[in-house]
Amino acid sequence: MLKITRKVEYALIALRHMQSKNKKGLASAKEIATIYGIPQQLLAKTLQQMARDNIIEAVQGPTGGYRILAKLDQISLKDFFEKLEGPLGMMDCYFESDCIQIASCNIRVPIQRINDNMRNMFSEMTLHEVTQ
Amino acid sequence: MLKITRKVEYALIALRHMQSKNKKGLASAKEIATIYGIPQQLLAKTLQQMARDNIIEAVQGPTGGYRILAKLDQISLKDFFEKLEGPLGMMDCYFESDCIQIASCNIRVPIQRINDNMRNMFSEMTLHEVTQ
DNA sequence: TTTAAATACGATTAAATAAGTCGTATTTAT
DNA sequence: ATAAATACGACTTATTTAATCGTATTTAAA
Repeated sequence: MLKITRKVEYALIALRHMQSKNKKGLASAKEIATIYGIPQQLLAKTLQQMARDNIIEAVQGPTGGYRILAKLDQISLKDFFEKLEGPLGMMDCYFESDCIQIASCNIRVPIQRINDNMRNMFSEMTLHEVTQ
Repeated sequence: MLKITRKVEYALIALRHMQSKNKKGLASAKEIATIYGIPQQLLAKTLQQMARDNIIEAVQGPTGGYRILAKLDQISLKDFFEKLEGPLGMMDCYFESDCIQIASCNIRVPIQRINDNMRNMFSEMTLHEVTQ
C-alpha cells in the first residue's frame, strides 16, 4: 500500500535525465529506455502524457525526442502525481461519494485528516526538488 | 496509487467502534461487520492480526470478542500501517536492494527524500488521533 | 521522393496485488 | 452437549498495474 506506480517512477527518471541535458538537447524514448532498462513503449506513453500536460515538449521525426518545457520548481509533486494518475486520495471516498456505507461510516473525518496531511506534504514539494 | 488497503480501513473502523465501548465491553467481529457492512471473515482476520500485535485483546468462546489493549496515543500510524501491511515505502527499493537497475538509477536519492517525508508524517500521527 | 527513425495512441494481454471466501479447528459460556 | 465465538491456512475471485501489439503520423536526410 501507499506505493507510487511505475509510470510515475519512469516519469521521474526521464525528467531527471532530461535535466542533465542542455537547454536545446533532446532525449528520445529509446535513449532513456535503454540507459535505465525500462520498457520503451511504456515509457513512450508516459512521455507522451507529460507532453500533453505541457511538462515536456515533444519533437517529432528522426532526431526528435523530448525536452523539459515547464518550470519544474513551479509544479508541486501533488499536481504532478495527479496529472499522471488522477486524483490523489488514500481512499476513494475522499472524492467519490457513492459509497453505500457513508451513513454508518465512522472514519470519514479521521481519514480526511490523514488525506489532507498527505496532500499538504506533496503540495509542498516541487518536481524540481525531486529531480534536481 | 498511494492508497491504503481495505484491511487498514477495516482495522480503523473496528478500533473506532471499540473505543466507543466502555473499558470492559467487548465487540465481536460479527457485530462490527454487521454495523458497518463489511465482510465478517475478512474483518475477523484483521482483528486476529491486531490481537497478535497486542493492539487489541481477544476473548474466546461465546460472549467473546475484542477490546482495545494498547494505548493508542503511543502507536504511530506508521507503526500501525507496518504492523498490518509490512514495511512502508513508496518504492520497494527503499528496503530491498535487489533491483538490477541500481547502478544506473538516477532517482534513488530523491525518492528516499520523498519516502522519508512520508514516513515522518505518519510517524507524527498517532492511532488515537485518527480514531478519537 | 523514398526511407528510416522518431512520436502518437487506442486496444489488448499479462502479471501482480488486493479482496474475499471456504473449511476446519479450538475455545468456552450456558 | 451445544452453540457462538475466535484462529488460521488454503484457495478463489476481482481489481489494478504493467507491459505489449498494431498501426498511424511526422519529418530529417539520403
